[in-house]
Amino acid sequence: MEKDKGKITLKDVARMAGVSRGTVDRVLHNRGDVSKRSYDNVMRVIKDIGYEPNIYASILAHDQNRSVVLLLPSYHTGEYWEMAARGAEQAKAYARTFNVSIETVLYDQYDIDSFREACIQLLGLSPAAVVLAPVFRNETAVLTAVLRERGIPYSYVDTKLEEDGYLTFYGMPMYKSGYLCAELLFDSIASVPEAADQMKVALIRIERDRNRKSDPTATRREGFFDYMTEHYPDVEIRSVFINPRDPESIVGTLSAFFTANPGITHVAMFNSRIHLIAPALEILRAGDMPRAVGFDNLDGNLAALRRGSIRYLITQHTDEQTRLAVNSLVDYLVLNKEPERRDNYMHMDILSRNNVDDY
Amino acid sequence: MEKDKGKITLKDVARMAGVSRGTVDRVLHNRGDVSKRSYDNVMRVIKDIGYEPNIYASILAHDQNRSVVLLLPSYHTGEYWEMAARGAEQAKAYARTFNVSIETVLYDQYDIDSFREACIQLLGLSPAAVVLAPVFRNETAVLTAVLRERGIPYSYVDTKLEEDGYLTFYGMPMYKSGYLCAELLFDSIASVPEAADQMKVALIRIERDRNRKSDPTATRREGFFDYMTEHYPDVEIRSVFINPRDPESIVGTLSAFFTANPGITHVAMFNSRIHLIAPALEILRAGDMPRAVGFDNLDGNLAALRRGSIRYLITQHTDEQTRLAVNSLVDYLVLNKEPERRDNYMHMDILSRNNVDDY
DNA sequence: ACGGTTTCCGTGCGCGCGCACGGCGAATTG
DNA sequence: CAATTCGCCGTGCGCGCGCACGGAAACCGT
Repeated sequence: MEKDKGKITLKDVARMAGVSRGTVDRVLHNRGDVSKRSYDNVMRVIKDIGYEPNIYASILAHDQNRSVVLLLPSYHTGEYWEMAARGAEQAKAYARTFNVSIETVLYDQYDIDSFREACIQLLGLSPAAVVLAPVFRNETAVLTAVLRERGIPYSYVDTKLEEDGYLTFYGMPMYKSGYLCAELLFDSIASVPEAADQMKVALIRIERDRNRKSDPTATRREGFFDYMTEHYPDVEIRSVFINPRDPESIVGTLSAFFTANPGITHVAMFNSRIHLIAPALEILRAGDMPRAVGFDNLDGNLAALRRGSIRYLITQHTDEQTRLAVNSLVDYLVLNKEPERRDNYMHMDILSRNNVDDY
Repeated sequence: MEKDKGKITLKDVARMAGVSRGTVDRVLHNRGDVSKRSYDNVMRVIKDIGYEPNIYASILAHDQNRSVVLLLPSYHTGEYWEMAARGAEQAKAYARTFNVSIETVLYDQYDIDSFREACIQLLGLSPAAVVLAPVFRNETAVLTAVLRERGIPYSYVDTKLEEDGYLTFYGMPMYKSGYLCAELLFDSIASVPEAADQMKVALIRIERDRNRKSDPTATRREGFFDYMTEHYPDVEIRSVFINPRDPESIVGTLSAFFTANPGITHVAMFNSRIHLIAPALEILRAGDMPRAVGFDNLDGNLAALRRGSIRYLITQHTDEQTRLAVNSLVDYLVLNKEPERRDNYMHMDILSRNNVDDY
C-alpha cells in the first residue's frame, strides 16, 4: 500500500517545515509555545507527506505502566463467570505484548455491598481502562460516572447500561437466542410437522428466579415462546423449578415432575446450568431421553453434550466477549485505535456432539 | 501478578549473570560465540527473574521491513478463496502493528504452470514467511524445500502436506464435517425415526469432479455415508452432477433429476457452492422445499440461508484460518513465539437462519 | 540604552534492544 | 618462542520519539 522504505520520521517533518524536532513535537501534542506560522507549516507538511508517528518509539520513550482492570462477579469452578475470567486470561497474552497488565476485581453478584467495595478497590488500582459486567445497574452508573470524569475508558461485557460513555460492548442477542433454541429443539420434527401433537416441552427454571423481577433470561424465554406460538402453537409447555444450591434434590424434583407430566419429549433451559439436570435425565429417562437444548459452553455442559444427554448447546462465547472487550481497550490505549463497532452482538454458536471436539 | 515497576531489562539480566549485554543478546538469539558457563548463567537468570524482552525496543532497533506472503488460488467475487483473501486482509491490521506487511500471490488452481510462476514470483519478493494453500502437492513440496533451505518459515491453510517443516496448519476436520452434515440433515426426523422410509436424499456434485481422482471433498463424503449407514441404512441416496460454469443449465439438470427421482426430501452438497442450486430449488420445489445442508459462509450461501432455501450451513472459517496462520507467523517472527499447536483443526460452526445475523 | 519579561524554539538525553566492531587471553602452529 | 588463530566477550552507536532545559529574539517600561 504505502511505501515503507523511506520511513518518514519526525525529523523529516521538522526539516521540511523548517523547524526543529521539538517544535514538531509540540504541535503534535498540542503543547503550546508554538507560533501560528510554525504551527501551520508543520501541520501542512504532516498532511502533505502523510506523516505517522512510530508507535514503538513513542511507547518506548513514554514507557507507561498501564493496566486494564476487569470488574466481574465471582465464581466457582464450572460456573458461568469463570468463562469471562478465562477470556481475561487469554487477553493477557495480547495485552502483555503491549506492556499492558490485566487485573481482575471480583464481587458477589448477590451482595450489593461487595460490589461497592469492589468499585473502591478498582479505583484504587488507578486503571488505565476498565471492563464491566454490570449486574447492579444503579451502582454501575455511579462507577461509570467517575470513570468518565477521570477520563478512563471502559467497556461492557454481557450486559450494558443505556448510556453512551462506553467504548465498546460485547454481548449476545438474547431474544434471538431463545428463538433459535426453540427452533433447534423442534427441528426434530421439521420433516414431519404433524407429529407435533405428540410432543410436550419442559422448561427447567431456577427456584430463585421464580419471584425475581429481573430474570436475565426473561428476554430469551420471550424469544422461545414467540417461536413456539408461530410454529407449534398447540404444543404443551410446562415449567419446573429446581434448586441449584442443592444438587441432590434435583433428581427428586424432576422425578416428581415427570410422573405428574408424562410424555415430556423436549427439554429446554435458558440459563447456563443445564449440566445440573443432565445426570437426572440420564437416570430418570435412560430409555427415552427427551431432546434437550441449553446454553453456554461450561465444561459440565460440554461433557453432557458429549455423553448425549444434551442435543444442542447454544453458546455466546463469554470468554470471547471478555477477550475482545479487553483487546478493544488495549488497542484504544496503545494504538489509539478506535473500535470498529461500539455495540458488538456476538455470533451464537450451535454445538452438537459432532462439532464440539475442536471447540 | 508481576511488578511492572522496576521493569527488568536486558541490562539487569547481564548484571545479574555477571556478563555484558552483548552476551545476553547472543544467548537470547542463539547466535553462538558464548561459553557454556555464560550461557547457563544467563539462562538461569532469565528463568529466575522471568525476564521478557521489550518488544517496542526490539522492533524499534530491528526496524526491518519483513513481509509475509500468501500463495493462494485466484478467485472471483463470491468464491471460496475470496474468504481466505479476506482473512489476509484482517491479518494485515495485526501485522502492521508489528511493521510486518502482507502480500498475496495468486495462481490459477487449474493451471500448474501458473502455480510455478507464482512460486518464482513469491521467492522474488524475498518473504520473511509464507502462507500456502497447497493445491498442487508435488510442486508445493518443491517450494517448501526451497523455503526450508532458506530458513523461511511457512504455514499451511486449508490442506497440508505430510511433512514436518511447517510452522502451523489451520484447516477443517473433513471427515467429521461430513458426519455432522448428515446429522443435521436428518435431525429433522430425530423425534420420529420411523419416518425414515419416506425420506430420500440427493447429493449435488460437480461435473468436473466426477472423474477427478483427488476430489477434495471425498473425505467429507465418506463421513456423510458413514453416518447414514450407522443411523439410516435404508434411506435412498442419489447423486446428480451439475456444471458450475454454466449456471443457466442447473435448473434444467435438476428439473430432469427431480422428475426422474420423485420424492427427494433432503439435499446435501459437499463443496462451497450450494448457493448455485438454491435458486433452482426455489423455482422447482417452491411448494415442498427439500431440506438442504451445505458448506461454507460464502455470501451467496448466507443469502440462500436467509431466504430459507438452505436449512443449515457448516462453516470452516476459511477467513479465520488464514488470519490465524498469518498471525502465527508474525508472532513467530516478531515475538519469537512458538505456536501452541502445530496442527489446528478449526471448530465447525453450524449456521441457521436464526444465528446468521451477527456472524 | 538597559534590565526584565514573554514568546518561541533548538538540543541533548534516555527509553531497551540489535548488531557491528574490536579486544583480550588462550590455544595452536611453524 | 614468536606468530597466528580461535573462542569468547564488552562497548558504542542508532532506531524514533518525549520531554526538560536552556537560550535567542522580541517586546516592554524606565
